Order: sequence, then structure tokens, then C-alpha cells
Amino acid sequence: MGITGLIPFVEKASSKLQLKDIRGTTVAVDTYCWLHKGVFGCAEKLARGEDTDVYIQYCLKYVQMLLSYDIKPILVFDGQHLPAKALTEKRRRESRKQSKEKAAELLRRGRIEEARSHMRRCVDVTHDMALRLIKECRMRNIDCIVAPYEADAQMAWLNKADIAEFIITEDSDLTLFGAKKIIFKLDLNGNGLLVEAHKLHLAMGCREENYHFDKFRRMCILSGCDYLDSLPGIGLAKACKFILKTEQEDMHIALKKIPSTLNMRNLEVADEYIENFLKAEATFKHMYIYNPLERRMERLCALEDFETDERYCSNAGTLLEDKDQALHLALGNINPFSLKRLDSWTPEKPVPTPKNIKRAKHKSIWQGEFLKENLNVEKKQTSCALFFKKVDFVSKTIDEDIEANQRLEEAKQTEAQVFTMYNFRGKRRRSPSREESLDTQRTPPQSPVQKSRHNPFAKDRLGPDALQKSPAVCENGSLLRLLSPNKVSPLHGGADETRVNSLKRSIFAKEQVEVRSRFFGSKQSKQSEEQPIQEQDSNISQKRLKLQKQEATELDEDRPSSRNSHASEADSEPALMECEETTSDSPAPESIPDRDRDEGKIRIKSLDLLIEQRKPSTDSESHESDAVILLSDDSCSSQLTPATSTNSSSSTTTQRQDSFPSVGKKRIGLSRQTSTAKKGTPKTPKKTNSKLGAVSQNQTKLSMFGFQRRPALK
DNA sequence: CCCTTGTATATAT
DNA sequence: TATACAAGGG
Repeated sequence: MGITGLIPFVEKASSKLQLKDIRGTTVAVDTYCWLHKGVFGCAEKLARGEDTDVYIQYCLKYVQMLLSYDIKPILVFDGQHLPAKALTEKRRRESRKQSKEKAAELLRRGRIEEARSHMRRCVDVTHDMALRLIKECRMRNIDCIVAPYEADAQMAWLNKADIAEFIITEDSDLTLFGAKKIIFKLDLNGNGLLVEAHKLHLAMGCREENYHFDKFRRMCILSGCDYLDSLPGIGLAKACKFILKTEQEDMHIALKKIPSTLNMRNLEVADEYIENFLKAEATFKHMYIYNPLERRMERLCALEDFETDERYCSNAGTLLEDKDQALHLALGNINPFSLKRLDSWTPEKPVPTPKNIKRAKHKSIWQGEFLKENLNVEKKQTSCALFFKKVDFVSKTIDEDIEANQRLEEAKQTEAQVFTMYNFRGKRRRSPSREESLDTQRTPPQSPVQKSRHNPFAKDRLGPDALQKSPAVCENGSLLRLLSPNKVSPLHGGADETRVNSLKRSIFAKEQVEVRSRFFGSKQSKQSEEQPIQEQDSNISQKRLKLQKQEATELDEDRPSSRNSHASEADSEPALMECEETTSDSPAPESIPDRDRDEGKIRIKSLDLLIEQRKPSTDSESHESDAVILLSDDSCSSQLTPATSTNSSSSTTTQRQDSFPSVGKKRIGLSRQTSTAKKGTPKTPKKTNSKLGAVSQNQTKLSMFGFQRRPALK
């Protein structure tokens, strides 16, 4: 549904987005997208009429993810069907009915697999299912709102009213309703595609001064939308061509010129089409929404704003006279189709939160004290770094410090993500420290100085107070002690005391971050071991030079835009974002829980890795043997023996890049053998430079923790 | 040659 | 349900 091909069409107005770039914001969510996808996972059960909460858990997983980024979600649900869509709905219902019959028929014949595919098509998302999710959200203090009609219009209004800065949806119609920032294709790793309305002229190939949003909307309606089928032979491309060629504002006149403008002589534009076009346009502009702050129904845009004749608004819904009914419909207490009252929850009587459920601390849109918080997280982070620059007057190489700080900041986010990922699996909730990490994510950052000085390994030193404020890197105390800078390497014993930013220290700071990302989230960073060490040797100095240059620009730059400009890097591992040298083009990392849900296993393997790190390894051979110790998977240890490793040292960069994820993943045990095998990742044997003699411990570590030359971008 | 339109397929756990 | 791909039409 929506506008066919619109998302590829607006490619020039879109950019990759990672949720960590929009921390502290509020987003409106098209919840039916999640429910539909969630329903897919349990379609069979639902088709059989069995009870299941799989789809609820699926949605809550997304909610948890948003919360972990300190993003306030507002779940928006569809309300009553519009008369204009009644026909479409009827068709869908019939199609579902047919699928159900087919599935039943196939089941009777015992063809289960075929029956399944039909079962998936016959399940529907009901309001009861929505209400069940709404009730779960009420316990968690997550705002929900049922739109009077289409969720799209409701979300667009939330966006325009600056209640929500972003909208998460799969439905391209959102752009037509006038939403400003829309996130499509959001996955559980927090990656999505951001489409910004102020860039739409780029997609249309229209000069900014000639562009008006009406042009875009008209183009989309012409290409065929939910409310109006397109004229035969007209899609987005033709519609765009026509809109750019005509300056006629009056659609009665303009539309008549389509055949001549587009050289389509056989095309006829009926008067009826023009009327329906204007109706469709009015529907997108003036549909009714619910204003939760004022607690009343309103039009998305007032009729006066466009001087629209009300007779064109026949598809934009009708005002519910009963204000109480409108409120309870918006709260989800009323079935929007039958208008039957199902519940009587109000924001004034919050439901108690069970002990095992976390309650979000965001202000509710239903409460009077709700204030628009236009927190610009990106700017905050920048100023944090700059502030730090001011206070640290001792250091000469302050740039290195800032850079190290940024790495630590990035790593903090990574660990938060990971903790949450474990959390929403909800399997083992043994340690309170994980919950704390969630809490910390929701509360705004403390003073910039504190924040920038945050040391992930300071747990031992700073005492209980620090424990509460900063999320624990790892709940395992021995792990932390092992990692503490003073103990890891004799080379750096005195570094902390002098407080001077020696090269060693700066490298070490980087290393710490990499260690963490290796454990908890990175795919790319795991590639390090396979990198020939001599190559890294030269890389280190290069890297430092580049980093110093980079951060000078990065600090002042608007973060999201700088991110977006590196399209291929946008989906790389969060902790490595700051260090572009270590990022690569490899596919987006998958969430850890999918790979290995057993945290115990991960913890043990992490320790293994630390043991490896602490071993006095002075050449690549011993490094090599250490690597084998790590392996628990028989199938991959064979690939990693030194014998095979020498064979392929001449492989090209691209080959290496392909091979790294599969090998690296196995090594720290964050992936399953099957998952890599399925994807058909070519397994190239590991490469090391056996000639390497005395490599400093530091360099060995660097090689172990993710430093490698960045493969050339295409 | 480009654009539209119809068809096939993966979708989540 | 949305996307990718192929084929047909102007």
C-alpha cells in the first residue's frame, strides 16, 4: 500500500540513520507495522485460534530498543476505517477469508507446508490485539494513542506539532501527510532509513526555490495512492515530469493538460477524476486527528490554511460529537470499528507496574505537565567535548584526550545497546547492574565534565556513587580487574600517575574501547586478528595522524550529517564510528542475542579472551597459538592453525574483508556456526605474517582489538 | 529507451 | 506486505 515505489524515488532525500544519533528524542511509531510483522511469527497459532503473546513480545522488543537509546516512543494505532478505504478493506477481508479456506483445505489433505503459507496470509491484526499491547504499555508508562482514523495522519500531526521529532513506519504515505522526518525500515539493530521532507525537492529534481510541498503531494496522488488510483500509464516518474512542467495552481485546469504535457494522446482525464483528485488531496491535508494535549479532535491542517472547500473532505473523517467517546477511542478503550467500550483506563488512574517490569520515566503526552523537549543530542555531545577542551589545560596533546573521550562515549552507547539486547530476551535477569544500565540510559547525562571524564574502568576507584551513575561495563568483577589499565600491561604502569597524554596512553585508551566493543557488539572489530601485523604497524601512525585531523572537523560538525555522508559506514558497529579506519563495508552487524543468547557463554568466552590478552605474546606465533585456545568450535579451529594461515597471506583486501566476519565471529563465540554457513560467507583461512619478529605488546594488542586498515570504499 | 505493471518471493521465531 | 525482477507498451 501507500505510494508504489516512493521510497526508492526519494532516495536523494534520504539517509541512513542509527538510533544512537537521535538519543533523547521522541518518536511516533506506526504500531501496526510492528504488529503485522509480529503476527507473522505466530500466524499458525493465531489461525488455529490459539492464544499467544509472541506478537506482543515482538513489539515490546522494539519498544525496549527505543528506550535503551533514551528515545521516548509514542505508539500510534489505526482507528476507524475511512469510507474511502471501505472497499479496500472489504477486498482484504475477502482475500483473508480465501486464504483461510485454502489453508484449511490444504491441511485436510495433509500438505502442511503449503497450508502454512496460506495461514500467514489469513491472519488479521485486530483491535483486541492492539489493546493487549496498549495494556502492556500502560504498565510501562509508554504512551499510546489510537488515531480517530488513520495512524498516518495522527503521526504526521505529532511530527508537525513537534511532539515527536521522528516517525517510525513502513508506510510511505506518511510523507504525503506532511511529516517532516520519517524513519523507514528500522531494524532491531537500530538502523533505519531517514527521509526528510525538507530534502524532497532533491528527489523530484526541482530547484529549491521552485519547490513547494504541494507539488510533491500532487505528484504522489497522481502516481496512484490509497484514495485514488492513478490514470493508466502514469507512475511516479511521469507524475513528477508533469508536475515539474506545469505551474498552473488550479488543478481543474492543470489536470486537463496531462495528455498534452506528457505526449499521451490516448489518455483522457475525466471530470470525475479531477473531483476525486481534489478529494484525495483534501484527505491528506485535513484528516481528523486527536490532539492529546488539548484532548479534542482536530483536523491535521485547518481548512482555512488551504482554503479548502469542505465538500472535498468527505474522506477525511467526521468529528465525533461526544468528547468523552473521542477521548476513550484515542486511549484505546473503545473498539474503533464497533465503538464498543472495552476498558476504562485513564491517564489519571495509572495502572500499577508489576515489580518485574521497568517503567519508563518519560513524561506522558496525556499528562498536563508534558512539555516539548527539543533536546538536540548531537549538539550536546559536541559541546561536551568542547567543554572538556576548556577544562583540561594541563595536557599538550589535548586532541588525543578528546578523541579518546569520544571513543569512550561511543563505547558507552554500545554497551547500553548490548545490555538492553540481553534484557529484552528476558531470559536470565540475575544481575541488577544490567537494569541500572537501562536506567542510566534514560536519565539525561550528568554534567559534561563528568560525562567526558567517564572512565569505563573506574568502577573500582570511584566507589559506590560512581557505580550508580555509570553503567557497569561488566558485572563480573574479576573481568574488570583484569582489564584495569594498571594491570593489563607493565608498559603502562606509570601512565595514569603522570596524567600526561603520551602516545602510549592514547593508544591504550583506544584499545580499551575496542576491547569492549569486541566483547559486546562488534563484528568488524573482531576482524583484527586476521590482519597482518606488519600492515598495522604502519597503520598506527597513519591512524593517529588521521584521527587528529578528523576530530578537528568532527567536533564542529553536525553529527548526523557527517554520519550520513559516510553512507557505507553508517551501518557499521557503533563503537567504531569514531574511528573510521577500523570500520568496513561489511554487512550490518546482527544483534548479539540472535547469535548467542546464552550470556553465560559469552562471559566465559570473554574471559578466555582476556587470558589471551594477558599472556606475554611477543610474536605472531604465540599470538597465533593463543588464538587457538580461544576456539571452542572444532569446525573453525582447523581453519585457524598456523599452517593454513601462511598460505593466503597474499589475498587481496576485499577477500580478506569477506573472510573476516566469519572467522572473527567464531573466535569470540558470538555467532553460531550455522548462521555464517547459511549466509554463504566464504571462509578464507586466517592470515598472519609469520616473519614478524619483535612486535611490541602494545601493537599486538592493537592488532587484537580491532585496528586494521580500512578497506577502500567503493 | 524509459516507464509502468504484473509476478514471484521473503517476511519472524 | 513490500520489494525485486522481468516483460510489455508507448
